[in-house]
Amino acid sequence: MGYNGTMNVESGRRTLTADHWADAALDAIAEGGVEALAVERLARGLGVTKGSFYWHFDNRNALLEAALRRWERQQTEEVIARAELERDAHARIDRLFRSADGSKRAGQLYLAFAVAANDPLVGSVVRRVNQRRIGFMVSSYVAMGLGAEEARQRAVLAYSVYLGTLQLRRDAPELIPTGPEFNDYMNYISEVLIPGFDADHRPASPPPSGRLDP
Amino acid sequence: MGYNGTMNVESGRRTLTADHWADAALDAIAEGGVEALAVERLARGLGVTKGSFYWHFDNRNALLEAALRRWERQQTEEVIARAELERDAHARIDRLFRSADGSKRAGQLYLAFAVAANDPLVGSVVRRVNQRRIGFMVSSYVAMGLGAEEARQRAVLAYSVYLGTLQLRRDAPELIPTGPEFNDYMNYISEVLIPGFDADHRPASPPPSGRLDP
DNA sequence: GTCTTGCCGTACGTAGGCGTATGGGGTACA
DNA sequence: TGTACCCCATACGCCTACGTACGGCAAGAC
Repeated sequence: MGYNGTMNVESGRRTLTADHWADAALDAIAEGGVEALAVERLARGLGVTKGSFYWHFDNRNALLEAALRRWERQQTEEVIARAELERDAHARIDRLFRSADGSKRAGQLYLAFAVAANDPLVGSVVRRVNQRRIGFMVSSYVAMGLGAEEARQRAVLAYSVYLGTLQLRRDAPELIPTGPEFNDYMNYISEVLIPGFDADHRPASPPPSGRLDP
Repeated sequence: MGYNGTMNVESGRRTLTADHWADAALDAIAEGGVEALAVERLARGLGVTKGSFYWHFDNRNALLEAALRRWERQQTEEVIARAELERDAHARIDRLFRSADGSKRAGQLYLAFAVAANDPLVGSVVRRVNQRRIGFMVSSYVAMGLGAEEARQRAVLAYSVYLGTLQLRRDAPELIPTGPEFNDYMNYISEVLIPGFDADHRPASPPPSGRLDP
């Protein structure tokens, strides 16, 4: 069960760390929402009991905070990585949306946290993440030469499309094209969202492994 | 408390009905998610006790089913009403998005049900609702003269924008323009999503009370 | 006036989840 | 070898929520 009494198999460590718990918490949240963050349930999944948890954390809320910090940090790192990877603003936005096809867990995590934003802790983190993402998109549009207001309009629309696509991938995945039709759909989205985009001047097949989905 | 022992005030009925419970369940779900559908909690809100509930329903799941049926029926009725109200396909889509500004509860309900789609009962209803909505949008685009495939592409994008706007209105409402800027933003969305749309030929202020948000 | 029926209150059993108290085993280090 | 410390197991109390059993009351039927 990942812990046999003397040795933790996957990490070589003999005992668990707080990060192990935080990762398990994020997995549970991505799968079943914030309510699925249950201490004894996670303990069973890690092959230990509550005794371990309450040694590493004060209470359930502390674990939720740790998971939120971890999630926000990953978001921030990936935003920076994205900004450094693509210097062309067109390529940034195009790549952002193509990457939404890849990381399923990231989308589930956002949706799970967003629906639990009643909790002030969760809500504040969700707000910061959204502001950072929107800020990134606004700056990308500004880098294209758009004015401040038009850049904001386009960024809000583009982010809406991103969130909506996240929802559709979860609620009605049969509607999202796959295979070669996905490229056609992406070109259509790019033409709509990126001013001056011309699908005919793009390579037929972009780099398939875009691991920078927020 | 809505029930004083001999007389139900708001409806004139002396006792509650199953529909009263279903409505209260939908209110609770819109406010706090499917997990907020708690029997004793709803009973307190209605001014009665569990004894009433378990006379009208077999168990909590039966109430969830009733609420889902009620929600799906409203969705269907509103889709029909929307189709009958606007015969111009342009006006249909434009009105759909403008109405998203109005009914807050409807959006919260969709998001609450969608995030609980792990439950097979909830999931099947959410899928049907999505298929009906997308079908409506596809037919609207086809009515504009678009081909089947292009209509599908545009409908998926338009519905993504709709869902994403729902999310943003809940998670980052400060990003959605209000007042006169909302019209500018809507015109921009319409230009992007509706082929042949020309904001200059529209009246300055559309009918403000569009009560047909799904 | 009694009897039935619809609707609800009350009390109880059960399960799960949080948090606490306390003990114990293993490891490092002396 | 012994000891201190890290990490975890166990047992318990508490609360909440579901579901059940049963009793009660008001109104119409007869």
